[in-house]
Amino acid sequence: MPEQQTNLLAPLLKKLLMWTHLDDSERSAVLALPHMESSVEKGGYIVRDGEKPRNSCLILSGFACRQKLVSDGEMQIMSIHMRGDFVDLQNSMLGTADHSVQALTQMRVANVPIEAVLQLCLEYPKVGLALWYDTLVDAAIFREWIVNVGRRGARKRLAHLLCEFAVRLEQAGLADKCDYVMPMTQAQLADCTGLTPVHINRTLKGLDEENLIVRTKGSVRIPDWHKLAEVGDFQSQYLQPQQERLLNPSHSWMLNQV
Amino acid sequence: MPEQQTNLLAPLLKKLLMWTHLDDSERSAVLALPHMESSVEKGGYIVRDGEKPRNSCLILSGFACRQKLVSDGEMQIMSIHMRGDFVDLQNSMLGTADHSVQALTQMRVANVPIEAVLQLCLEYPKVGLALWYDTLVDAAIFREWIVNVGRRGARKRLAHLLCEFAVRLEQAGLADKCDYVMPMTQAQLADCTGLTPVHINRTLKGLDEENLIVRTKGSVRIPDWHKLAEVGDFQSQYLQPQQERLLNPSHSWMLNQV
DNA sequence: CGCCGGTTTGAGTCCATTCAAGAGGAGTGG
DNA sequence: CCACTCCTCTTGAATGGACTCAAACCGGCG
Repeated sequence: MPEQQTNLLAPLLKKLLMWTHLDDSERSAVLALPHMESSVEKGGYIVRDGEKPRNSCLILSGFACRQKLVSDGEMQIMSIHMRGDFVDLQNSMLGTADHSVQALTQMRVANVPIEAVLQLCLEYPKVGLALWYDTLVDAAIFREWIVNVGRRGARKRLAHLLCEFAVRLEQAGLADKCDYVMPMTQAQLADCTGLTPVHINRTLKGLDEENLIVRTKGSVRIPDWHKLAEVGDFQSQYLQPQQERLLNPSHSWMLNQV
Repeated sequence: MPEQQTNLLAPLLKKLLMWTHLDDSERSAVLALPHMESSVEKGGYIVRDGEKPRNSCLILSGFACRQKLVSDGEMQIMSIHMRGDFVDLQNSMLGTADHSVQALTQMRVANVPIEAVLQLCLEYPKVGLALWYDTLVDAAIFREWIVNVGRRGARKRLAHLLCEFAVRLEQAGLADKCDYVMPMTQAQLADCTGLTPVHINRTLKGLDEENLIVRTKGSVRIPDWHKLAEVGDFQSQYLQPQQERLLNPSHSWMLNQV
């Protein structure tokens, strides 16, 4: 396999190494996954609700979201994804997609056949644990979003969402936590928060007037992180869990492996 | 290990076998997991937000919920769990709990040390996949709840929730889909749906008056399943995924295992 | 220039909330 | 056995936050 292709999967390995330690053979097994690069235009679908995806898709650049339509045609966005996210592991593992994954911007992605992923997990169980772990972090984000749309008013809801973006963008090495380019329109923010575009607009304006954010041409600046986090009731731990049991290879239960 | 204790984990094995095929050695490895039975009184906590749980907990009887409190003291419930659910695999895998798990009723549970679960996953990767799969189904439910609280009005929201209970209770062999005992108070239903207890009460009354449900002393009867599912925009697939790649051991990629 | 997608603003409406009070049951203690 | 408390459920009236409908604005682009 050409060197160039191997490098494509580097963001995936990097993310897995955030969750656990992997030895050389495990690392190269990850990088050796078969994959095919492709690009998706803005608004295009990576998977559609109801399909049976055969690939899982690593995001190399651009942004995507998980979304679902309800009977009256309204949309709910359930999560946002960016470089390094192995999006759609969820759908492809489950067999039939229960939601769509759509490109918010022009994207480059690497498609990995799901069979190869499963094979990898069987041969290298620790890699399997790391991938599992990755989907558990996704689940933690889902839970946080349930709380957000369920029990916070528009102001807090939006503040929380802006904080989550900030931390995740910084985590992915794509932006400064306190100054980033918003990859979404106000209508899409509305679909994230369960509000209407009009009300997002007014709420955004309110946050701006309070100096909690400064909006300038598609980007958001956060003058006082602590204040916005306070308003949004935002704690970042759920995005950056530290699992010492997985991370630290010196623990006894892990020593008697291999 | 005494025969009686081995049987305690049977509901877990049963659930895993819904997701995938396991051979004899894998099955007995699951049943051989160390565990300790205990009971939790109504309102008691299995894990509290912020703790570092050392066990994962299999529900033997009774009901529990995942919940989180927001800054103003309001609660959001994120999921309901029942017999056979290996609840808190989420929290214990992630190291530090990002939410609480609370007993809705008196419960009997079997506690399994998380280290033993990890060990099992490393020795029997297919069991690891099955457990992973189980948490992915949980994640699918989370996504559905985001849509529910985000984009459906009170009537649809409640109808959807009642449908989900119905299917899951039947799936767990605990009740008839169209006639079951509601394990929650109206205040707790409110915390599931992001509404107020008062409005749950009125909405419930409305569903009753429309003959979509019949309420009788703590239990719910559904005269016309199809109608209620229609109102609640409810599709049950997300609860009963069929993963032929995992289920069917005859597929080529699985044959060259072992 | 004129179109188009996205943003902004206003006015009126409605769904769900808040506040408040009463009714029904289960459990406890005198 | 009744009085008492506690919890849940129920109902009414008033309030309010978010929605709907509608129009205007703005920058980018063919």
